[in-house]
Amino acid sequence: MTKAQLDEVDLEILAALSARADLTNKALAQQLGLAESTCAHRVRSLRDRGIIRDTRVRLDAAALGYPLEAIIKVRLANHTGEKVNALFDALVATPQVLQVFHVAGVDDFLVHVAVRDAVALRDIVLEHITVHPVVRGTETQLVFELRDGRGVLG
Amino acid sequence: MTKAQLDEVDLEILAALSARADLTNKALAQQLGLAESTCAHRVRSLRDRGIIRDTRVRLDAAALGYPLEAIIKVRLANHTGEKVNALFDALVATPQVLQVFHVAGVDDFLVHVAVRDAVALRDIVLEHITVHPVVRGTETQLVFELRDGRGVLG
DNA sequence: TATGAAAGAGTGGGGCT
DNA sequence: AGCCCCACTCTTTCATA
Repeated sequence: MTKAQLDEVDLEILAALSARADLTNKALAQQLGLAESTCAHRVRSLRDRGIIRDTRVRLDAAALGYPLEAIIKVRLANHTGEKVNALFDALVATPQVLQVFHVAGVDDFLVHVAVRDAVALRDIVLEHITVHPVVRGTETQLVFELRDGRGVLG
Repeated sequence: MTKAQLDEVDLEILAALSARADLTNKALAQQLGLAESTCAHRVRSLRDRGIIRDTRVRLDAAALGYPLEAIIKVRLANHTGEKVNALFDALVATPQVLQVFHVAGVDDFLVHVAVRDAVALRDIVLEHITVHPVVRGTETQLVFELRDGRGVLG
């Protein structure tokens, strides 16, 4: 386990970048009252230590023609490790899949998808999920709205 | 509905930035065989049109001291619009909440949280969720692993 | 470790095709 | 639209404390 050694400045950097990932190093340095080089070193260190994992763009799925989002709950018939991992891989590799949660409890996977319409949703369930023999059943919930929370620094 | 008018080049830009959000404009232009200014204009247009919503950093919650993630399913007693929205707002504003799905179906909300330990998880459920009278019940599932899918362009 | 300054790299606007 | 050029800004390295 990475025992993160984070001081106040590191946390401020993380908070600032969480709010605006596209902040320039210069602006970030000014905002925190650091020299630009110092700030750059800090940020690089946070990346190197894996505390900042990566930077991602968020696309508007609806604008791209995939206005329907859903969570598909997947329950398995049995839970041998190998089969579970194989299914996990298959789910992640399925087109239109945004994220896959492998969970403990009533369900085994929660699959978040964005699709063109209800037909495409059905096709994913039938052709990419229930085709696997290890899948006992699925239950689909339409996503009305997805909002981000305050995050881990909140 | 934003009827997005996207040509081949736009899609290539989106694919490239989905893979590496921190690609410089210069590198992106070279990769696609465009002039740098042309490429910059394209990217700006995609942002202005909202197709690229924003850029975000992903933090390692575990490294920050929040190694336990869970999905809390929330079911409501009744569904008057006003109360539902108020609860949505409250959930999003709760510390340690990463995302909140408002869904249609068996559950009403799926709340994705990252916490320090089981005690903190219990505290969220008891102090931030079941305190709301409109909440009939919750069911918590531990997240073993969360993986990204191929996304909307997959 | 943090800093300032200078070299190097990247960005974005104007005029043109 | 797209492209080239150029002035500008930002990043990064390095010597120094």
